[in-house]
Amino acid sequence: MSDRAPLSRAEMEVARIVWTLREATVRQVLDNLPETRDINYKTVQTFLRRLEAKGYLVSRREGRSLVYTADARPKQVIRDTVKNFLNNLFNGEPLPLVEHLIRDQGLDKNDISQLRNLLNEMDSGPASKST
Amino acid sequence: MSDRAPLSRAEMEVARIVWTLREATVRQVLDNLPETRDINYKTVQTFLRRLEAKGYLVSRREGRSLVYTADARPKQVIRDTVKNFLNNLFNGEPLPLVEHLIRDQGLDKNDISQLRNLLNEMDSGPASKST
DNA sequence: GCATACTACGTACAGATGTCTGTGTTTTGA
DNA sequence: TCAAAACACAGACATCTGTACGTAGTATGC
Repeated sequence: MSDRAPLSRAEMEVARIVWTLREATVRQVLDNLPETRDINYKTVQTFLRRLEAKGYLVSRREGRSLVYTADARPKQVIRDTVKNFLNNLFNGEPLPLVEHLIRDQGLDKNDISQLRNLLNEMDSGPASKST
Repeated sequence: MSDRAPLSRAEMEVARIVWTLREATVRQVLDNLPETRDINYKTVQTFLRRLEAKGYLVSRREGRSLVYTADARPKQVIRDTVKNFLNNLFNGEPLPLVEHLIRDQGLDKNDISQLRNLLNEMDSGPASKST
């Protein structure tokens, strides 16, 4: 569990775009936001700056632009975020959340069969977990 | 999806205690917080007041105390909260979160077999989803 | 060669959040 | 019977968050 300040909702949105693109300028992030997300260039800039300040991204100069890349490992950030959420809402227990997702959150027949496959895979596979 | 202002982390913590106890005074909430949670009576009071203002709880007078009970349906609140989280982190798709939970978030063998049972149950059961 | 566009960087600012203080009233135990 | 304890109710306040503006430098189109 890292000691970085947690990501806010909007910061997470921006960070995820950078992770997906592997690296991105302010403009590239802006261009990769959903159409429906009406947001200013300056605002994105602020989020990227804050993400760097919090230690999630680093920037390098390229020409007159800044290019941002991940500093913290996305996978780990997601894991921490999920764990946090789990603590807040489900006493830290993953199974009840899984149950909730299956019962109440729109998993369809197809998802369920995929899930079953995953479970089988877990049985045969290594199935070790790191922390 | 309700139009109530969303619950903050600390508000959720308090609301969940009220839900669990079915009804609670400020002091009861305080007493039911984890030992490790060092927090002031007045602070809890503030959260309960805000929860009422946001429409999640109602209070009634009982003697000189206020007793808080749920106003919004806890189940629905949880559902909305999870849905929100899903949007932020997993593009709104529940399956990837389930996968993440299974792979990376400490589901053990026992959980997995329980899960398998649940899946079977879903097949035979009604398995419709409401909104 | 200059107006227009794009960028960085610092700053601003309102609303949400976590935390608690202040004041006044009621209850209670010595 | 009177101080201490428990409450309610209102307000305070620093920090975080979402959003953006202003200034100034660099590039580009015509």
